[in-house]
Amino acid sequence: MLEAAMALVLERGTHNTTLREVGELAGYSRGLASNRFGSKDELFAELIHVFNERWKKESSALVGSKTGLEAFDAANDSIIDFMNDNSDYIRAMFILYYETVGSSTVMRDRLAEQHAAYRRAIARYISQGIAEQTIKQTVDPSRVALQYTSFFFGLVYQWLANPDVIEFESALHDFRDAMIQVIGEPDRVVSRIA
Amino acid sequence: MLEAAMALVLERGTHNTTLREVGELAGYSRGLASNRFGSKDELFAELIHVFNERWKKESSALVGSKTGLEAFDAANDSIIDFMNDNSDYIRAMFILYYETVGSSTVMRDRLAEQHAAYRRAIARYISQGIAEQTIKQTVDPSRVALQYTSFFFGLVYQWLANPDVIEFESALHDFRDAMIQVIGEPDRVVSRIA
DNA sequence: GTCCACTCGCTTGTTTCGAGCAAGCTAAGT
DNA sequence: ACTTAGCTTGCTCGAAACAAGCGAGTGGAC
Repeated sequence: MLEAAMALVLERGTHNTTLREVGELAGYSRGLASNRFGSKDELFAELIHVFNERWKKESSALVGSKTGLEAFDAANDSIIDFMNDNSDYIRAMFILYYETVGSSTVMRDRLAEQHAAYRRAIARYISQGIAEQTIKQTVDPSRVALQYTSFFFGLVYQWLANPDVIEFESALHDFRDAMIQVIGEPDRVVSRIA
Repeated sequence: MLEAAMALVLERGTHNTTLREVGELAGYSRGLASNRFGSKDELFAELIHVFNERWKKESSALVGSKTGLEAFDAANDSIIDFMNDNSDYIRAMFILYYETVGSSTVMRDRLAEQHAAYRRAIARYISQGIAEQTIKQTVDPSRVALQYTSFFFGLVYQWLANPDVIEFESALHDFRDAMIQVIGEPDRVVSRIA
């Protein structure tokens, strides 16, 4: 059922996907999607939820017990891994993310919370990096987190609009390097990475 | 008419705005919006078009005949100015941008072209900066352009979802400074800016 | 073992509402 | 009087949402 919904979102976006199609593509009747999820919004909310769980799982698997800069790099790599293995998943997930940004307050608040959680995670890694002295003492974790998440969301957005032109992996690596150049503690970073 | 459409998009997003409401809010009949624009998609396309024109005008007014780093900074400032004066305008514009990313190929292609144009403009300023030796010779303009536009789009996206938390202006300045720290020619940049 | 009540997953009938089209109205210009 | 532009109204089609109901399977009472 959710698989069918995902396939249709990928093909036509949320707006042009009907609940009837979702049900019938999944091999059921026209009314099932309505009946199961109550409304179109809730179907998509459920989809987003499933994506988030899977994403979190993937990410924490690679980050493990790492902290600071190592954790940050691992999170970055987990994105790239997830992207290579499940490009469609990510694509659908972010189409949902972006297409709901203008919607009702309920939806927007959920989105805002997702964003905030993402920023918090990054800020935590940065704080740890500062404590571990791989990142400069003067750095403001929440600002860096905002920069990183902004870059990431914007990159995905442009990739959604034009997948052929945007080289996701190298762009992410480029940005990571540029960022570390600014916030990294010159002496320590090298020794950590090496 | 377009004013009414904008107001409704701001309030409910594209998805929950009906052509009937647009017409009636503008003081006309339920059918006028349909009649004028042919379809909902074309109404929004027209809105985006108007926004783009206004944006371009604002931007070129501040950039003027500047080039390189100066032009880049001017473009940056024009965004902030435009933002302060027309926050609603920008908001509606980007809701439209983001909500169409999953739509039909036609719409997506237009979006992709917008993004590409934006990247080209930035890359041009960077190239000029390299020629003027305010920016390091080793910098790849198109990569920097992708980083900048990604950051910008992602920042706007998070701001749309949660306007109270995201401090647009300072975030943009922060990022600008961090970027110049990486790509700027250390000696020249200072003399240029001062 | 049989029967009944209950539940769950699904379908089908129906209402409501929006998009889009077509036909027509009205008023202003010529 | 004729035309045209701008607007309205009537109508059709399709989608969402809801309600009612169907049927297979489960559990309990005797």
